[in-house]
Amino acid sequence: MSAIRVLLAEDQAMILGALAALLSTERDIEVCARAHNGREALAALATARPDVLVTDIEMPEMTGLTLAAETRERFPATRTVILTTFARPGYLRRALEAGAKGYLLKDRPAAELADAIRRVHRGERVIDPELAAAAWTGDPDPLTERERQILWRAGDGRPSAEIAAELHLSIGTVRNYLSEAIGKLGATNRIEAARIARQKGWL
Amino acid sequence: MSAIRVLLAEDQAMILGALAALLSTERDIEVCARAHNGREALAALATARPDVLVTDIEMPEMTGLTLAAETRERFPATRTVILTTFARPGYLRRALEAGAKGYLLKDRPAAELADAIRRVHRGERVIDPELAAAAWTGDPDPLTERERQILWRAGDGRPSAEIAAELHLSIGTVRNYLSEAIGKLGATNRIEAARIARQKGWL
DNA sequence: CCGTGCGAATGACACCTGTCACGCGCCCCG
DNA sequence: CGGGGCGCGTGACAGGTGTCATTCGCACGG
Repeated sequence: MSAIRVLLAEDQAMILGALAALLSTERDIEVCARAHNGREALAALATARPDVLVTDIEMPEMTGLTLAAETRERFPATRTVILTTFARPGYLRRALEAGAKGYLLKDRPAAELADAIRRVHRGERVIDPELAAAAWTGDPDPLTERERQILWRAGDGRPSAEIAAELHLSIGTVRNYLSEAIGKLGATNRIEAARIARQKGWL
Repeated sequence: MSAIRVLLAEDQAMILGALAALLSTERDIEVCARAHNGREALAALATARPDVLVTDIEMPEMTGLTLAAETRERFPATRTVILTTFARPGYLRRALEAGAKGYLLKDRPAAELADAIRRVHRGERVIDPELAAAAWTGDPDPLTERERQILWRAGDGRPSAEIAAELHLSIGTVRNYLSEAIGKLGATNRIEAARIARQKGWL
């Protein structure tokens, strides 16, 4: 049986090299090409024709999500695994819509990478379980539009009075909305609330 | 000649594993321990007594900068190399003040890591050249260590009382430091101050 | 047409924040 | 030795924040 041929796309050169070193310790996996951005990856796909593409999301030139879509379109024999820092349900959804077969987080143990590559190569889907749960049961955005507007502004330190002026509301009203949002998000103050909302992708 | 013993500290498990794999391809380098955060790293320093500590900056529990300072203090035989995504002059200067001997960016080629480790182990300093130039011209960090500790915590929404408890200070003192920091940074409240400081690389 | 619900506002209260003036002890430099 | 920083603390005050109960107007559906 021949090795699984992998194309690695990652913009941080040192991480790219390190991931290649990691995969080269696996007998059944061969890193046949590397790319520092989406455009390079697309070129490498054409010449190297890998079995699996492993790509970061946030890259210059072309994001991993766009790259995944292009890959499905033009090189359907290559299966895509997204490897990223970001546990955002929104990214996951867009990755799946773009035809990615795997979505793996960089804070998972190193061994999971090779494992995911093998499983995706076999035709399975590999989604980070916690993230999948979060996306599925995904408490969909509890915030109203007003709350979002206000929390957004409060999140970078603007006082209620300023927000009220900008939105043509009274100060008290702004504080009421903030209080609502803080409650909904289980926070104890506006800053924490903004952090939570941002992290969940609701801001 | 025996191998250079290296402790790797990095919070993203997969990157940690990958870097370890990268270094293990070098004959003269041995990864003798790994840590997922600053606190773990400190413990590992005590037991493994590595020649070189390679650490990320942004980690939970304890940042790489604090870790570098602790290392110089308590394990002076271990030399520190900072390995980070962030090309911020403020980080570089603070790293050097904390006694780090190397400052390397994750978007440099993978080969430079082993090279930097060898050179630092030999007693040389290894600083990313572009960043060194930038650090010379930028305005200097106005924050004291206390202000930084406190502003950092205040920046993600923790109330003064909580910060005071954590740092064994009185609430009033915490507020005094915050007031100082807000003034120095030209902000109007703690959140804005934290934003400014982060953006300048002072947090 | 009468509820119900929703967005917006008010007022009151306790608590948190930002600022300032000032006090204390300590270490270090002249 | 004595003064000056510096880190830390206190107390006080004005203003901001978080919470709640209550109100008003308006749209909507029965």
